[in-house]
Amino acid sequence: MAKKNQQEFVQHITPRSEDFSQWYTDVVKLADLMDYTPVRGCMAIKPYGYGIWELIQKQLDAEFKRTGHQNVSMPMLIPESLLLKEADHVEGFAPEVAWVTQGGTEPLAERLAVRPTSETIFCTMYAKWVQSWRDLPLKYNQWCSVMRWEKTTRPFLRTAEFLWQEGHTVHATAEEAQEETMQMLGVYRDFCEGVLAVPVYCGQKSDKEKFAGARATYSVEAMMQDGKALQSGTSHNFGTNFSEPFEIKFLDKDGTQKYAHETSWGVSTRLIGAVIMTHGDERGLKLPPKIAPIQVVVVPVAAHKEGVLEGAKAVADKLEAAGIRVRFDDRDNVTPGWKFNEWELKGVPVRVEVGPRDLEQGQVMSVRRDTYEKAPLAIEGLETEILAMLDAVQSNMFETAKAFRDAHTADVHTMDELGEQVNGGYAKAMWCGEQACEDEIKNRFAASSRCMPFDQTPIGETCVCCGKPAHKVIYFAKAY
RNA sequence: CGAGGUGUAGCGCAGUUUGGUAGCGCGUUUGGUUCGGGACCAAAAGGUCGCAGGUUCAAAUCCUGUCACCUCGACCA
Repeated sequence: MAKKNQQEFVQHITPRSEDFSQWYTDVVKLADLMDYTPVRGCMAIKPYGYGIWELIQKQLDAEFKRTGHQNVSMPMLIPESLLLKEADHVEGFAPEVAWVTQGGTEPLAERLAVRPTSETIFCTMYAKWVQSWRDLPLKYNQWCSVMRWEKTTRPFLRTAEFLWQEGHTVHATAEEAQEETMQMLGVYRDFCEGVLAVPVYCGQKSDKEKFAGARATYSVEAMMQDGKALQSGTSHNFGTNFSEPFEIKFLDKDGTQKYAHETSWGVSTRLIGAVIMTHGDERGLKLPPKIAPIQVVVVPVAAHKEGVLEGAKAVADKLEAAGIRVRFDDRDNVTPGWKFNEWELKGVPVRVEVGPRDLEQGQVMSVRRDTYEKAPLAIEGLETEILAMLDAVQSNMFETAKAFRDAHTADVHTMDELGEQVNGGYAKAMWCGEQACEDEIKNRFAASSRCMPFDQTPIGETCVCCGKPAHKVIYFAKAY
């Protein structure tokens, strides 16, 4: 927490330029998104933060439904024997599993894992539900929380328990599974860019970075304003890696038994962290309108004067009737200036000030959170203007973030260039495909490979690390 | 889990070196004046000093242990 300084306009938030991590922590707390709890690494998400999550859920869920998925609910507890069935999977997750060992007063015969992810329980059920090619595909999703006993935690970015969705699908053919994997990656990309206004690089993970148990993992990678990468969503093609140990088999049209092909994909409350660190500024949170619980705040000015409160209320009602999420801030114990700062801290995209002079002239004063631009608007037809302004804020936030991302991405051809570039952004490089080179880069620069973009147009001929012939284009960055 | 840091009123902090009645600012409550970018005056309430042991006539302060959070690493959505 920054020391209070009466001279400074922003008193509470540690300057972003001074200490990005502390700035993030301050914003998360001061914007009232969450609070710490007595449970190690587990946060309480407060109404304003949960409101953001609800808007994310609502819009993503609609996309899942549109692409033919249905929601289900699986148990939170997974018997140890199920978790052990896929070797890579258990090896990847075992270190961070929390265990239930006792039921009531009796020790359990077999301990139960608090799910760190639900592949194993889904697969177990799928083995019962899939018999024939007619049963396929199965395209299910669940919204739930999972638990991973992380060593160090940070609000929204890495918590021991977190909210997410996990889609798990079963298909008859490898082609269909790959199509599904790519389709859902596309859903995530479109959602991040179109709804969260967070530009992302999409591509395939290296073997070192892929999901435990996956044949192939694809991800959407965002860039935070300190130049670090945040993996924001993943989509996995399992092939038959899980269907074989779990015996998910079906009788195909040709009369033979075949193993099914599976996928899984997920995004979490980490997306909220991505939004904060992509868009926030010195005054606090900056929310894209599509996920802002409050899109417009109406602040009466000189509210004690005749007719002001009523006039401002009418403006708020008018906007609300147009389907805009509006807060009418008629608190009488804080001044308008205080409210301006508070709503900016909380990232409300548009503020509408209504004072006596405005009402006389049949207008209001609008202020955009993204540009601080002030503009008088006529009350007549205001809702149309505000809706257009919200669209403008949404697209401007994306364009600004994209320009930042592009300006902090560069091609590199030597290790020196790479080391320099990952200090404040993404390095695009050629890579030979050997994990030894990834390890070397990790050791020297604390940077990891993020993904191999689908556009594989070469930018060189040799590996940035070992100098041997290289055919893969890949991004490296320091990551959260 | 390794290194470092911080736990004192709702929030932010001082006090700890050198043990001796618990302090400040903001916020809160009440009344009044204010109101176009974090208003002002007056009065009031609010704390077993993270927790547990120990040393001492006496511990926020010294010792031991422990927990939580923050930062940086290693590991991960």
